Amino acid sequence: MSQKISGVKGMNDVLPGGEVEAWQFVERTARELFQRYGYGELRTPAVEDTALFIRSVGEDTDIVGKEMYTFEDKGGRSLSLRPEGTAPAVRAFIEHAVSNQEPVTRWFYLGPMFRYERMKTGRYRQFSQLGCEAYGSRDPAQDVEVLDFLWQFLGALGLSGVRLHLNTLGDDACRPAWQASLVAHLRGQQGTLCADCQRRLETNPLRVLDCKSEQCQSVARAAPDIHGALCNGCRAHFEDVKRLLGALSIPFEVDPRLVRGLDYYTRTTFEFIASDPVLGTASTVAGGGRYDKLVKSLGGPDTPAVGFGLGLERLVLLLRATGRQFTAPPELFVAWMDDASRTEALVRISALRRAGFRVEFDPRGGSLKSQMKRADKVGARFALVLGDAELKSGEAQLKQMAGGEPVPVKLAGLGEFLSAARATT
RNA sequence: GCGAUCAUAGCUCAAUUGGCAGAGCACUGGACUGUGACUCCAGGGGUUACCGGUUCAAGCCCGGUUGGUCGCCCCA
Repeated sequence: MSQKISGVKGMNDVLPGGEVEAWQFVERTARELFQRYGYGELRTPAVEDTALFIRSVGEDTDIVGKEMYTFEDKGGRSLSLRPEGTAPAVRAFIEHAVSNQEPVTRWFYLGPMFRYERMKTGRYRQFSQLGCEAYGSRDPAQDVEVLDFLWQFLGALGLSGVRLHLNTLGDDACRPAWQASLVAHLRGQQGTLCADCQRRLETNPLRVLDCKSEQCQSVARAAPDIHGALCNGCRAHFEDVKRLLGALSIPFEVDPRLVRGLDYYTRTTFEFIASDPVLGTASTVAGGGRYDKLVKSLGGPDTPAVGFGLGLERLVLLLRATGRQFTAPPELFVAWMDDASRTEALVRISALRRAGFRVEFDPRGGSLKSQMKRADKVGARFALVLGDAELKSGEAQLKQMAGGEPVPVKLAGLGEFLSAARATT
């Protein structure tokens, strides 16, 4: 008995016919833009040693604590499907001793990530992330280059209504003292915190700051502000980031309660947040920041780094909500009448395709009417029919599907005609 | 991990107190000898998500499972 097999929960197919074309547009745009910024593409395996994520992302984060796809392979190793892209990139950076070969390394990656979560709008168990990693510079110019990329990228996609939220988390010199005073403040108000935040107080106290519940918000507002506790180095860094963003005319808002869920961030953190209702409550499109200690903590040289991760599903949702079309319909559709014209049609079609034109036909043949319906269905710009008369005269009536008089065209001159037509699109 | 809600043709959805499972779109063919869209006609398509129960009789009532959607948590 054959049983129906369906796809795995939370993991989706992307089909051609509008959907995959939107993805390709995003990917093309990203690759082209990264090339301009001097970032090379890094490809790492989907699976890593589980310990990599425990040590980088953090044992107490939700991502590692309950969302990883972890399994044991036949050799008894504990492996995990990657839940994010930074840790594998850093692993590769260290493993290939890249910093011995060049002082600055700038990589981007694009591929599937996996988190075992309950699904909702814009959140899936397999999702695609686009991200970058810039190693080797502590200069705020590097932070701002990353932000500038994202700003340009969203602009190139035609997405407006995405706002940049910016914050700093300090570093080893100032964060511990601030965090201690934060915890002390929260403990004083412990009774008024929601149940979740009571727990966060122990596991990840920074997250109390962006809790959405009313009472936690009021406690958070009265909490000691990181901006008042920054050491001189962190203060200067943050001021410089803001100044450089201003110089590039990139709008942003400082959000002192912006905290990220991964443990490795230092100094700059940011999120790009969309307001479009198609995302529901999944409004964060991209997030990232600086992680100056991560490379060293994973056993590499003391190397500062900045990067971001961006959710492609959410981006594609936004893009498709704009109603834009990304398909490239055929420029010419060829119909044939009989066996002799079928041969001629295939030869002509192949030649035009080799010359770079998008040409379609109905591989089933069939009545002329059905072939013309097909031409209409696939959105061809022009259509022509090959039969006895055309083979004899070497000329065909080229029909413009959108309307207008058919134009006689020599079969030998089809390429030239289509080239000219492209110019008038 | 918690909660709400839903599941009928490829898609969007109907089906009266439980009583023969339907329409639109899409697909195929024809009306129309070699020219699509508009119109008309016809046709193919279903174990009503799955498993069990109640009943003479279940798409409908009851229990469970799986999956979708939305919210909480968290994140991209």
